[in-house]
Amino acid sequence: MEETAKRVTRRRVRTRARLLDAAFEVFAVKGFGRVSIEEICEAAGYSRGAFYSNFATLDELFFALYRERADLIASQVAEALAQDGPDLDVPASVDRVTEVLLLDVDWLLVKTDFLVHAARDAEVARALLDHRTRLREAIADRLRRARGHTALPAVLGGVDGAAHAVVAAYDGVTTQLLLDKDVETARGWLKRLLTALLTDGGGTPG
Amino acid sequence: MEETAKRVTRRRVRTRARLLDAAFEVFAVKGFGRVSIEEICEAAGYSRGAFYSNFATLDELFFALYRERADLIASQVAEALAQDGPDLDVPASVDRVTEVLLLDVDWLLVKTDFLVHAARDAEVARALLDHRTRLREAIADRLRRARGHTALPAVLGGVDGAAHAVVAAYDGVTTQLLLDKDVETARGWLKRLLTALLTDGGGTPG
DNA sequence: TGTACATCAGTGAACGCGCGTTCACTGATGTAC
DNA sequence: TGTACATCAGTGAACGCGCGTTCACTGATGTAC
Repeated sequence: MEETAKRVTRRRVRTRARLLDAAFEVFAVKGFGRVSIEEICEAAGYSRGAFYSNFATLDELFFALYRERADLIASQVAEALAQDGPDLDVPASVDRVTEVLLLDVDWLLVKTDFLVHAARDAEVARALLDHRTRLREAIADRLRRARGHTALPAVLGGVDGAAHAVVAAYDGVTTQLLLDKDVETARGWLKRLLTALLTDGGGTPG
Repeated sequence: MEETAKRVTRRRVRTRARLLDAAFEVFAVKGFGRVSIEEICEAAGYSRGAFYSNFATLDELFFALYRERADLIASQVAEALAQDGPDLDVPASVDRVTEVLLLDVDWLLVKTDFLVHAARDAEVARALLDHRTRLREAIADRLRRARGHTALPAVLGGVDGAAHAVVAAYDGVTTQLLLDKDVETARGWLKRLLTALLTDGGGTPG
């Protein structure tokens, strides 16, 4: 019975989850580089010993936090992409995906902290690259299923290139959003970029 | 005579410059969040007092460092954009700008640290946004001068939109580059993205 | 279901290090003549 | 150009705080009967 197995760790699971949630909020406000273990414990309502009972280092907690949230976003994107039938409705898909990707500025903040962290640690970078690859492949699959219905710009080199471009547009818009904190404008930009990248010629200027 | 005025601070100027240079290298390797004032002084060959004689806080040094390097890059981009005659040669310009923007991975690392820093401090964010605005306007000016020679995708909403898109593409490619550290591939992607964004339809897939 | 017992998650005090910050000092740099 | 003097940039020792890390402990949780 897994019921029994679960019971053994029930307390730990709760503590761990609370520490992670508190860490997310503290990271979002102050940035990973300026947060102490003590602050997280305080925010979560535990003593520092509780932290060491669940994690070896702050990096380890950060890593766990990233995985958890990244998986959540990945599944939300997959869901948004699955909502069309077999045919791809580009504008509708773009709208839905844009909505999910630019939903939570706190997540973008923490994610960027994690990027900076990963940029100096090859192992961490691999985890982040894996996550990006999963996202990118979900997008490529979606585009592939819609082949013939949409004409992609040839410069991008097919479906994989287009998926790559989508991720790059997301990252680019994220950067601007982190600075001006204007989610609505960011969504507008992302939609325009994705439209420009996923359709072959959006018209001609007047 | 400015000669005299210069002489008064000559020593300071040198010390300041050395501290900034050392800081750049240390930041690039370890990341802003993991660097102590002591490490920078040691790398620069000074005692900690020298730091306090030139900067009030580590943030202040970081800010000064960012300004210095950002201005350098901005002028290099301006130069790259000015090399064409009155007519814009899109592929050639894209090549030159791409070369400059993705020249120095260490700079991209430090710049992203700074982004993360700015994302939590409105005043710092303003400085970064100003710098981005200057870049964007230089690009928009260039595109404007070439009007009629190139057809931009209409979705982007004219020259300003296209300039915005160029910056977003740069940021997006930077993110990927920080993770895989593959400059050549990043350059290739950036060129393709810029081409897709700056030309109205790059052909049709086979 | 109730009781005795074992385990282990989280406590909180204690330790000590790293490092930010200060400051009395010295010797380098520039000025006056 | 040389010398006496003033200033001030950078020194390095000292102080102390914040916080990472440890550990003997307690009381919460789960097991056995």
